[in-house]
Amino acid sequence: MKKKILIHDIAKHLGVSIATVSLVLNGKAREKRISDTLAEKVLKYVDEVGYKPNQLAKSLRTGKTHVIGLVVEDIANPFFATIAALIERKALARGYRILYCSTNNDTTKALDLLAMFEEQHVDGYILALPNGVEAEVSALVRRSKPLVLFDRVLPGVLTNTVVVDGVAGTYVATQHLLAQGFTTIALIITQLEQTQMAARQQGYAQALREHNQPELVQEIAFPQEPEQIVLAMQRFFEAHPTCDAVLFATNYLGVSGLEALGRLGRRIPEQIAVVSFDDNDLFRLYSPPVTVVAQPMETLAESIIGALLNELERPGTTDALVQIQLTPQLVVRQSSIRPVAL
Amino acid sequence: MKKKILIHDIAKHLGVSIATVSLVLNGKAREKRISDTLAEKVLKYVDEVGYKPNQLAKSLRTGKTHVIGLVVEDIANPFFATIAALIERKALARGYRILYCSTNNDTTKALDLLAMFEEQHVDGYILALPNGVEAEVSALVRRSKPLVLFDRVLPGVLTNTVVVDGVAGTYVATQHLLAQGFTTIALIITQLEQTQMAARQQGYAQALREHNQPELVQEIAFPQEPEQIVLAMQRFFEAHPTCDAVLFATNYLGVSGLEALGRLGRRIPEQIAVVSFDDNDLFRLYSPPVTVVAQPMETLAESIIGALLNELERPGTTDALVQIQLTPQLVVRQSSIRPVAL
DNA sequence: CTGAAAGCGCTTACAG
DNA sequence: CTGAAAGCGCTTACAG
Repeated sequence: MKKKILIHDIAKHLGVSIATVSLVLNGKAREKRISDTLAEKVLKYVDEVGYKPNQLAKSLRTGKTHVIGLVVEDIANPFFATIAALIERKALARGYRILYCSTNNDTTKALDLLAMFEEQHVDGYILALPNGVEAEVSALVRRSKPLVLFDRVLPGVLTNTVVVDGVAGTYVATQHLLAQGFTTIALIITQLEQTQMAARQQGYAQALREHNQPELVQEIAFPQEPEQIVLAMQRFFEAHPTCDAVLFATNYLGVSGLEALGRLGRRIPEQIAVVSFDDNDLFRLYSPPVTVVAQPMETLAESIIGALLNELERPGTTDALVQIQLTPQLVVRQSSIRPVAL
Repeated sequence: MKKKILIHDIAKHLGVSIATVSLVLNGKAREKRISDTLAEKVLKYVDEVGYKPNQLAKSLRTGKTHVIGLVVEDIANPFFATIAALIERKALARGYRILYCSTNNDTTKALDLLAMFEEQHVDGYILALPNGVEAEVSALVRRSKPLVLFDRVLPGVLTNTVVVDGVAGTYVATQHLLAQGFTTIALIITQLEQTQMAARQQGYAQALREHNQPELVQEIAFPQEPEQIVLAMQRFFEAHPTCDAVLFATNYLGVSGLEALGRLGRRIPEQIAVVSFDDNDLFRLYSPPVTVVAQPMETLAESIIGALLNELERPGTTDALVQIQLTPQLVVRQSSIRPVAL
């Protein structure tokens, strides 16, 4: 068990001062007029003995941890898992680590996580939060903490945001269903109080309004076992036998929806057409393949990390907010194509 | 913007010493014979002003960060995403945060991550690693770092492990296929050098050997685009038209396999029976539903975090290693049932 | 219980 | 460039 080597040991061995070693390691050799020869000697020896500065001490002194706090709704949700994987890779490439947590849409848990991240002195925040935490996030903004909200924003909180245009997404999807000739189009949605869901409802409502068609919206309460969600949907479809198309507002509703329709023995798209927000393996490989409103995952992740790094590495200036809205893409598959033979 | 409050401010305001405040906050009031009245006064005021000790300073002093480093193969893989979600929840409940990273099965990246975690002074490690990092992990073990390997272990590294019995998993699955009367059973697998994959191959080989059936194993190189994997499988199935059953050794191989069989127009299970390791929504809802070897996710997560906390909170004693092997469960669905009418 | 102090391992302004 | 020192914000042994 080798003893932990300290900056002091480096300095002593090389016969230079601690300050010299520290300055060289922090790239301030030139600035502080340390000769290149000496700087190289230091770097060479540091590399040789594998000296790594104690990050805790460094962080305590500088106030920087190079850790980013990532809050998602649920890391087991494919949308968030994919985004997390992409963000992690991009952050790591820029020298930042990710401390992550899931809120499971619980406001209390979200507040705890924000407090915890603060205690850990994360350098920046990437957040997909439930409502009810506006005051705390505003406080972070006020204190100029680097921060990006994604997926959904918070009413009244003015900060950096990266979202996907939910209105356009469901508008286009609903138009598509109408164009196919479906007449009774249901929207199954959850957490309407969240901005991304409100947007998805709006796009749906707008398209129907333009065609003078009535809305048929079923909201499903969120924190529930999948089985409960499936049962709720079974009840809904049984109560609405004339419904000939359905739009699921998010991936896990789509999955539960397919399960519910399967149990009821409804044939897709002959008896009911299906479209879901978010793409994944299941929708692509299902029989029939499911039409989806796909979010641009790569661009989303790139925009999020870009916006945050912009804040993290700004030279302390007052810069404009970054507010990005990306456009989702309708991927038409068989589940929403009206059969030719009626 | 409120000024950060320090332990010194608390002490001054209450007219007590810093030591008193610190001892009370660390639950050493009784031990240090501080009166309950005073202790309560301190706690009350601390709560009132919302004082939170600076964790960096605390960590620098105590050497404890209450952060656990979690290394997975890929957080976007449903198996790892699910495990991560469960571990995170259980760790948080015990006061630990999770710093996570994906290796994508890249040995160099894995080494970087281990170094990074060490720099961050994580208290403990939960690791699913690629091969080639045995020396570094052994070094951690030698230095008594709390550590648990899961999913796969490392040859020659003696430490805490939590794995699922891969031999039993594929043995039972293969037996099932044989019992159904399938004769040419292929195994599609990857990374045979990893212990969990080697075990899965073993179980398959053993079952076939007992029935004097030949093996038909196709290994797929891992770090590949999904599309490349699908194409490789298409080639395999075309090259082996007599193959009437296939066992996929892990979830993403199963997903790609369904895609490949779909493109080739092979009917399941009429033309080919399918079983995959790992369960997920896709396998459950696919037409036909796919038979799987399901890992006990909850128990797995519970065992992992339990083993680690056991190390983290032991009173510095020499305790026995924890080596847990859980049994997977064969969930028989339609994809592997031989059609009655031939 | 208090008070003063050392120490965790760094960074950095300062005088020379 | 060096050397001595302060300071980041804690914890804890020590003398009283």
